[in-house]
Amino acid sequence: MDDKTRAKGDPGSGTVFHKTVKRRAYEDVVDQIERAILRRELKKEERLPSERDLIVQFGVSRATIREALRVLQSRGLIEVRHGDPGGPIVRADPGASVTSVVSSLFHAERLSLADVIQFRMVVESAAAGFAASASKEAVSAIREAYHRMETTATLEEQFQCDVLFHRRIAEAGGNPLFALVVDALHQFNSIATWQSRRPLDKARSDTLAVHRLILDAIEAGDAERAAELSRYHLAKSYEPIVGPIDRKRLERIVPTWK
Amino acid sequence: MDDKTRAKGDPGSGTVFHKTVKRRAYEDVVDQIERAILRRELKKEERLPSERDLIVQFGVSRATIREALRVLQSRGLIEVRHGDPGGPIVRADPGASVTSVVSSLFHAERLSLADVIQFRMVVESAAAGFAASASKEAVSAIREAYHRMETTATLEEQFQCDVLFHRRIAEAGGNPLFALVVDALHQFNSIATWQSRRPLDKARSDTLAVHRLILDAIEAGDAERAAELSRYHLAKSYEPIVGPIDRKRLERIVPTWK
DNA sequence: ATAGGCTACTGGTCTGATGAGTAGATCGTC
DNA sequence: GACGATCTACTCATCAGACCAGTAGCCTAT
Repeated sequence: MDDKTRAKGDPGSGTVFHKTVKRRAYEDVVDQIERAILRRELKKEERLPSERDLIVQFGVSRATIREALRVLQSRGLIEVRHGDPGGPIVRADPGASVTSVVSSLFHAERLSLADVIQFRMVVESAAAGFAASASKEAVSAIREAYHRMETTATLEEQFQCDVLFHRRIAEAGGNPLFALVVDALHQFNSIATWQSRRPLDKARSDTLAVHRLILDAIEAGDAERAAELSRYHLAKSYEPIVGPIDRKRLERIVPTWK
Repeated sequence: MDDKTRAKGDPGSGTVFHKTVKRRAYEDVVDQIERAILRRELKKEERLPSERDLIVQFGVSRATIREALRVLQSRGLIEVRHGDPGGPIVRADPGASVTSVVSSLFHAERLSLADVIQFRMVVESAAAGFAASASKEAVSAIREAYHRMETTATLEEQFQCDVLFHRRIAEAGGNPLFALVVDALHQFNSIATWQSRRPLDKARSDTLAVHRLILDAIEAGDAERAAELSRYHLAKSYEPIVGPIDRKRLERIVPTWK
């Protein structure tokens, strides 16, 4: 899709022609495979043919195939494992490429954890708000995730359910962008905080209580409250990381609820 | 940064060791160049050494270098032009990779234009809200963009200034994620709408007026109003595209202001 | 039954060659 | 001297073939 990325501009002036598109061989390969994955003709966990097979199917050299696979890998669409018979694995995780952008910016010290949390507060609270007017099925999917969280044993499990809960909320509104971004930033946060120390060993009951309240608000169709609680939840969870920096801003937004 | 993406999980259990990281040669090349670009040691429009030079500098083969360059290109960090002496050009546009994800989803019909607009409403209005409490310099940068828009002649120019205006707002809050996402989605929208027909030939005075109001709200420090106006602005601008689908939801959010 | 090695695949990297494109120098004409 | 066409020396794009390294399943020997 690099051609589309490049093909911007000049919507206004009167030129009828546009630059010749010189398609490169590897781009064609990328597009074909990408399309197949995004249209779900190739499903998750399925395998692509081996590089040697792709050579004959696409009629290009191995180097070309490999360049294409590298791009697809960097976009989170496939995973390539050295030596694995069976070929590249379809991952179909577009969020991965967003995660990688964010990671890079973070490691280049052009982005702080507080920035990420702030952004998550905006996006996740909006998602929660939309979820409040979502379909019955979507809401019950959220409830299901909540109940699963109630019965977790290990901390690891709890974390996974937490992610699932928020993911379901993001999906409820029906706008894939929310799920995409929430996913990506969750992934980033789990990596980033894991590399230092984890802040999530809060009392389990506390976390559960907040989630319960969010769920209640969504089920009651109270978008405003669902959004507010989401913000509060994030602020509270990442307090040790975000620190007092954003605190005053938050106090203004989040009512002193507890 | 793919290793980081992969290096998730197991934060809870008691294992001391973690999987051996098998670093691939091309990943090392990607990381080094990526770091240099994101740290701005390599600035925009600057050139990377030619592939043959990179071979000796990194001590790897050409194929490896090329795989790395492909990844960097797909992330919007560099541009490679066939035959250009002087080598790859540093673009440093992390938003490009986000744009490309969104484009792909869109073309796979898993994302509608309305979805994108909705997401933009959330993000841009939040950004406008934060801008209301931004530094004096940041606000005057916004004002500067507005005044430049007043004096545009061509439609093309006006469009550019419009983008700049919103970009400055996104930057004002100091959180790079807003600028990143706003940029990426603007880019996507300009591509997507350009491919059909452009909806932006509204009366110029109308657009200007709304922007003026947003600017006023920001300068007055009225976050709530700035956010609201941003939402309204988007809804109005993309009315012919979004259509009546989201209309009722918008009516609830946006006051009947005009 | 199972731990250990064997084997037939996989991807990772290298070498070296040829084709295609660009930008600037060179040259010939006016 | 100004100007356009050609030449040249680079660039990237792609290919072909080789070898190393890793994986998973089979297959022995215990």
